[in-house]
Amino acid sequence: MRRDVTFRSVLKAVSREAGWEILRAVAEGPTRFTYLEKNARVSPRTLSERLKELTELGLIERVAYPEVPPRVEYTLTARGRTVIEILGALEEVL
Amino acid sequence: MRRDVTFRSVLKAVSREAGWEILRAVAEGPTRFTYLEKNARVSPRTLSERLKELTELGLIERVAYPEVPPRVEYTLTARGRTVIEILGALEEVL
DNA sequence: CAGGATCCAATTGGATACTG
DNA sequence: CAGTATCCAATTGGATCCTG
Repeated sequence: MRRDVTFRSVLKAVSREAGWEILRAVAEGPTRFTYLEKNARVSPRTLSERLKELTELGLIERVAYPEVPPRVEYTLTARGRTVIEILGALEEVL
Repeated sequence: MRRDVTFRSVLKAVSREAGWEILRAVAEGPTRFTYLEKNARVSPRTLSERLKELTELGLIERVAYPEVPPRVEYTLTARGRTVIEILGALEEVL
């Protein structure tokens, strides 16, 4: 279920709880759920929701490895990189 | 009562209901309450809140003229112009 | 004209416990 | 490990009516 990738929806997602932190963490390299849970100080409920949102918006990508125990990594997409760069520029000047 | 002007709070304000529309309308030139109420399709309650928020964030400025009937105009600040330009660039590429 | 006050419905997110 | 389910409190915004 792909959601409409509008300017507004991207802004909303990023400005929500832990949205920006998660995006930036993933931009550093493949990132896992548990790492984010600790590092972004966010409840699993919200983290899960945010990851799904950012994925549906095409800013990050979910890759699951068929291992035991399960391993899932999130990586930045090209679109995500664009968003990071532009919003990062805004963050700089504010 | 000045609120902390952080990257996050600016993103939030702009991504909220009618936030971006209001900012862009004001960027066109001095803008009045009633004009925005009709043009941004927003309830007076939300419009009032958003204007206060954008003002406290230093993105727009409120100028009241001591006339009867009262006239109030909102104009863009330099900071507001910066935000418009950067976010506008993001809107372009999405 | 430019809002403020009130009431209400929907959305959002924390805490916690549980599962494939 | 990577989430999901549930319950609950706070936030947000529409509709409507009122006022300096």
